[in-house]
Amino acid sequence: MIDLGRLRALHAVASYKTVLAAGEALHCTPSAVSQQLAKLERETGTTLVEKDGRGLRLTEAGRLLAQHAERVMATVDEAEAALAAHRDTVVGRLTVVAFATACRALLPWALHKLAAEHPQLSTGLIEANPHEGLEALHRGHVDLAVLDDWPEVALRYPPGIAHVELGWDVADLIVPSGHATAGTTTLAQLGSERWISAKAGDICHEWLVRVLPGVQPDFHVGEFETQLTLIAAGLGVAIIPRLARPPQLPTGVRIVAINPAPRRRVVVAWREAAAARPAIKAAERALRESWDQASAARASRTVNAPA
Amino acid sequence: MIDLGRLRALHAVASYKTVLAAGEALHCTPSAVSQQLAKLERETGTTLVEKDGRGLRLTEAGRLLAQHAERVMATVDEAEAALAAHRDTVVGRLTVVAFATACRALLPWALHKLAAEHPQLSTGLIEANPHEGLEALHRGHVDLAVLDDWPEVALRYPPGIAHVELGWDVADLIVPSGHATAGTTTLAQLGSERWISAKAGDICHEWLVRVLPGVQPDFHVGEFETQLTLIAAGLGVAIIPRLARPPQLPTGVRIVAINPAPRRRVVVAWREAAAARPAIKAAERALRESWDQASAARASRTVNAPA
DNA sequence: CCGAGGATGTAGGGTCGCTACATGATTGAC
DNA sequence: GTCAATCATGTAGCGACCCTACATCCTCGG
Repeated sequence: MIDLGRLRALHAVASYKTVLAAGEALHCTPSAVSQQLAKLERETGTTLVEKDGRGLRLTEAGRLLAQHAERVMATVDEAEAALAAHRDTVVGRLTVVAFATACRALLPWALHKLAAEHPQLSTGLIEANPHEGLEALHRGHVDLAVLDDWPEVALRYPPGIAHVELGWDVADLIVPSGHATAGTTTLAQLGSERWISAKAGDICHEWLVRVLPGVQPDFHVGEFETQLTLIAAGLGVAIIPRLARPPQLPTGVRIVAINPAPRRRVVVAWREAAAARPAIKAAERALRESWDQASAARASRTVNAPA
Repeated sequence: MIDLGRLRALHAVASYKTVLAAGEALHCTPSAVSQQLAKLERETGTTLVEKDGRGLRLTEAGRLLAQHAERVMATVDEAEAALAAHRDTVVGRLTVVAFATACRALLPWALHKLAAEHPQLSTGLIEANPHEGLEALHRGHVDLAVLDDWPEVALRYPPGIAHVELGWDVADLIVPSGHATAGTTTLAQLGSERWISAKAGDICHEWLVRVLPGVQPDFHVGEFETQLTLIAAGLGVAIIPRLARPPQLPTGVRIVAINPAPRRRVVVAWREAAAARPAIKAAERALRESWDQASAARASRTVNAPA
């Protein structure tokens, strides 16, 4: 395979007519250019230049190869330009993993915005709990992870994974309307309730049994909406994060604030190796906007129609 | 400018999926491939590969650059192929310098044949005496020289110039029909003739004054046909090479053989540096055929209509 | 839990390419 | 005609680079 440096030397000589000028253009001595040409001739087994007075002249073969050298160099330039453009462009495929509530409350808007602003970006979404999400991210199966991180069962971020906090999601106790509880309570007072919780293995369930040792939930359902239905039926109580709470609570349930409020951090994480990728940054921005928007919507609901 | 070896490494990894296999394909160790990739990443400031389990996986940017690498390598291959084809093809421009008689007697047929057999070759012809021709060849103004080389004023071939003999061209004395000379003579007997010769500086003139010291030609004309006309007018005698003799001698002149016959070597010369060029070889072959044809034509004329 | 398989660091040696200088060749000017 | 300027090209030496060998780390499968 012909060496690129030699082609550059030949092309420079073809352009500047003299080894001296070519050397200046290539920022080296004429001797270096001459040696490159000699090696190119040896390697190709072709005479490329001929003496012409005190200068030199390209042979037919030399001109031919110089033309091709120009094409090669142009192709290399295209490659560099494409790479540089890629560096500044939101392109390619971006797969996001997110916990269930985020999939419903944050991702639709964020992914829609990404698609609208960056038509060259194709996106994908996978629902998974934070542990699975972090694993998938670490293994490179996904490019971005949206995780809920309960302080009491804090996630461990492997080295090479960067993460930032979108914000805190507070959780409240939801009880049947007729339940005998004040407007505010503490976790310690809740030991004897009948509990509705997520499925075993889910981080919300882990969290519950961690903060209320000894509690054995009787109902295990994955979706918070289903939990609310069960609560409305008077079967028990549950702790439901506000992000997961539907805009309109079903009738028959009541919100009880817990003090101190249980809360989870919502974070977005990516591989540090991919941190510079514009698609990653754009997605993080979109998620943050989506978060702010969801927070604002909750705030306005609280003002207009206090829970 | 991106290094070609690094692009080859990236492309091999893209093709073979693993650094190990890429190393085998490139006939080097996986460590070398890995280092090339690392350097390519450093030089481009882009992440090109990511870990994937115990193997690795190309990033978007890596795939992009690998595609361009394929194009670059294809372009380089084209250059090599074009050069290889050029090595075996009669193409380009071939300029020939020849002495006057050769321009008339050899070159038309030879150049016509070259053009017919090699449409991609464009030719040129310059008339010049052997000294000028050798100079032009040496300086690279022409690619091929057809020279007449009189042993008595032998040419000096500079180093780097190769030459082969086409054949010997014998010269005869041409005298007016009524001239008092036998059918054969010697140079020594011709000291007192009135001489018709080429212009001063021409090699034929140089040759004449060299072999007949003291002779001072009275007539100096460049073309042998004109010399024949002068001879027919009874103004003097001349020595005319057979190659220059027209098929039909004008009336009023007679051929006298000289013993030993004066003769000149007709040679074709080229720069050794260009010896491998197919166009040179083809032209030399064409000239030799042209020479043989001219010799055969003279021979048949001699048989059918003895001079 | 351990072994196989794969990537990637580190040290060392060999090659390659460049620089500086000298040489050869050619041109143009005085 | 001679001399100086210009240009290409050899040679020696030095530095950079690249590759190999070996060790290490990580991951996957039993």
